[in-house]
Amino acid sequence: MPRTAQANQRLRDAQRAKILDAARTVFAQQGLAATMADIAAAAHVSQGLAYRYFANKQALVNELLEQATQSRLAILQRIRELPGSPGKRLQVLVSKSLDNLHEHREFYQLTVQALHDAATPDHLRDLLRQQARTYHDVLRQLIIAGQATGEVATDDPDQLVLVITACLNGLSSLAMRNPAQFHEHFPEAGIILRMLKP
Amino acid sequence: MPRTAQANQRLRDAQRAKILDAARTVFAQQGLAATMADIAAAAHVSQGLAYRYFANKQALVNELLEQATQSRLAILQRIRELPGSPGKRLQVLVSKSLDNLHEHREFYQLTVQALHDAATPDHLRDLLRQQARTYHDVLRQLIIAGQATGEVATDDPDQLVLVITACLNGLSSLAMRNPAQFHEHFPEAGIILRMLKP
Amino acid sequence: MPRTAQANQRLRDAQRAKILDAARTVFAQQGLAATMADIAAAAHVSQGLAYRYFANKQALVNELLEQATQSRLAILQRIRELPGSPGKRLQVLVSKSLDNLHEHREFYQLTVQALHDAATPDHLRDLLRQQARTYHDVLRQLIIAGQATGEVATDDPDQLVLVITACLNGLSSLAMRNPAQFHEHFPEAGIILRMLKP
Amino acid sequence: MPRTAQANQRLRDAQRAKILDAARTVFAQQGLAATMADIAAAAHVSQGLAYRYFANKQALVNELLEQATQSRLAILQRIRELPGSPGKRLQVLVSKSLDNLHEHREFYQLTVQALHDAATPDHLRDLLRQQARTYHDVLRQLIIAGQATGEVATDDPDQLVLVITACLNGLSSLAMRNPAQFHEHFPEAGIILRMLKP
DNA sequence: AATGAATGAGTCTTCATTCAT
DNA sequence: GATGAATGAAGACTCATTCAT
Repeated sequence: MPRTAQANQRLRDAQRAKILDAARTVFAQQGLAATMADIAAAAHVSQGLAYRYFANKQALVNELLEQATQSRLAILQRIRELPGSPGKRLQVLVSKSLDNLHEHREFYQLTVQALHDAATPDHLRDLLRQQARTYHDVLRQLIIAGQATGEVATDDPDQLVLVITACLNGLSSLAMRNPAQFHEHFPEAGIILRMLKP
Repeated sequence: MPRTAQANQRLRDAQRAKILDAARTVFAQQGLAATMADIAAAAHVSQGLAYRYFANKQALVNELLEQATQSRLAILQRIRELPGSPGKRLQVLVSKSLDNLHEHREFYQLTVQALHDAATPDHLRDLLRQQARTYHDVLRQLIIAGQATGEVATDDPDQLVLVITACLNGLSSLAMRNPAQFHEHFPEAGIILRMLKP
Repeated sequence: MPRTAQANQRLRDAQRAKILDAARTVFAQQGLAATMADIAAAAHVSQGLAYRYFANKQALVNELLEQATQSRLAILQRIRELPGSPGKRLQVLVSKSLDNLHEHREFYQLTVQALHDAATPDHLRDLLRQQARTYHDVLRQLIIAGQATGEVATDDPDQLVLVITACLNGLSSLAMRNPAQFHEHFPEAGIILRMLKP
Repeated sequence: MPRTAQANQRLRDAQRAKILDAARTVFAQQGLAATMADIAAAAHVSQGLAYRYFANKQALVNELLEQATQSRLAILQRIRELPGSPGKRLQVLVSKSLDNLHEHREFYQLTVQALHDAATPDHLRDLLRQQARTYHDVLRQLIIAGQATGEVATDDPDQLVLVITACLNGLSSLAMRNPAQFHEHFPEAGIILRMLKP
């Protein structure tokens, strides 16, 4: 007697998630050059099985990247709708970004690697870039608005955007490279926000 | 009539440098997964020749990494000997770091990649880490000293170090990922230094 | 209440036939490289089930090949017992062969492929060859007899056998490669028999 | 001191030919399922080297197929320009086809297999089909012309074309399957041409 | 009896590295 | 000193076959 369709589906979902989780961790630790054998081993699964769930290595990466983009959409959505002065909203944006970064370090790491990897398909590269651009635009507009209200320093807004972005990116790199330091000394949003202070 | 030993040596040095330059550029652009064929082609040299000058791919990478560490030692050296208040010296450190980053972006990029790459031998990883630690220590001491003189904010000094480091690292990543943005909006040291402002 | 043994047997026979039919079609269309997954899908059956009925892929192929040889035995049997002059019997042989070919094209196709496939076990290859040889011998004897009665041309009988055989084989290949042409212009036996005309 | 460019080119040409020859033989014997390892071994060459000369297995197959089509163009070219009555020209066509078949059996075999193989790229399949069609058309026109002059039997010309084609195809299959029989009893063109006799 | 998830051996392909010239 | 042909050890991927349910 075969398993019920429902039981099968549950099993499949679990396995799929198990493989994705393993892949996320392994890729974050070893880079995108990690082998399917590594991932399968980390998921306690045969290499062949990984291919039952994902057509190929790139598909696995893509899936992770899409999860990553999803995890970031929320912040942007929320910040757009947030009330308050530009300065206040910048506080929330940076603060939430830090939280998100902390929670999804592996996704950030993966994203950085994918952007550097020649094998990343163009549509995903574009998607990632576009998302970065959306973040960039929101940040830039808030900064300009904040400058108008006097809440933000009157430097070149593009430089300010660049520095904030770099800071967050750099933190995500550090998160992987030196998790202990990252955990123990995870910075207050306030420090970063001082860069914007007039 | 054979070449003089001197001429030979000059030739060898030139070839070696040519290969290293090509490798630096190619690795920075394509990541450490770039092939020896890519590098040899970029150096306008046969693949075999690269192996006359470097025992293997890793040796080539190592050489580049060592060049990279050399290019950073100077800053540390100078800052240690620099007169002036901690605040003033922090200014110089960050400012010089930015300049260095700008000038040697490929080295920074390489370093980041090497730290992420599982193939990087432990001794090099340690070397890189140790250098980072030296930088980290100098920065930390200046910050603590600056807090004593009231020139630096009284946050957790480790957090301050972390954020400054992240910021510089993030900038080097951006330099590769988006050279145009990096060039056009290369930030003033002053903006970053504001994070340390009391 | 369990099914009766009889009902069970009927079910088993039906399943077995269903799988064999699917396999015959799929192999004929895609060649012996067709996968067990393809066959199971074509039979609307799980992959596992196919293995309940056939020990492995080769067993499935073998079964089909044996069916194929069976379908040809009848002709040979009949022709041996047929009365009439050699020329008359040759007519019947070629005519029946064409009919058989038309009706069992998939079997013929399979046979051709199996003979080309390195995986075909020797005993089956021998079986197929032996059957071909039986056909060959009957044909050859009839041709020689026909030459004696003046009903068949006085060429080298082996050449005549070869050409007739080639013609029938070629038709079976065409049947798969170009079914439309095969159907619309299926040749009269008379045309082929002209090769034997004195 | 490196080899001269000329010597290198000669070496490359020789190796390429060696691999192609090995591939032709191995594919003809084992079918297109033969492995690159088999081919490399037959060419007394490492597997990696085969990939220096051919991008992948399919490229190797394609090259052989193109050689095969080239080897057939000559016949068609010649027959078009041939003087004489349709009957006479048919004689030459069939006779030359037999010679060609004899000389290039492996190519014919390969062609047949490629047409059956799902991996054959469409453009090549079309090329092969088109060439078959060209042959088909020439043959058909000559047959119709021959019927007009009374040199060819008044059967359905499409059936005649089909049978001649089948006969030649069948011979090429036999050539692989049973080279001894094929060699010893290679048929006279006259026997086949009798199918066209009025 | 039946399912389909799971496995692992085998194949294609790439690339660091060696070697003959 | 220099070349580029050649090798072989991985790594991605497929598929016949087994197994838990």
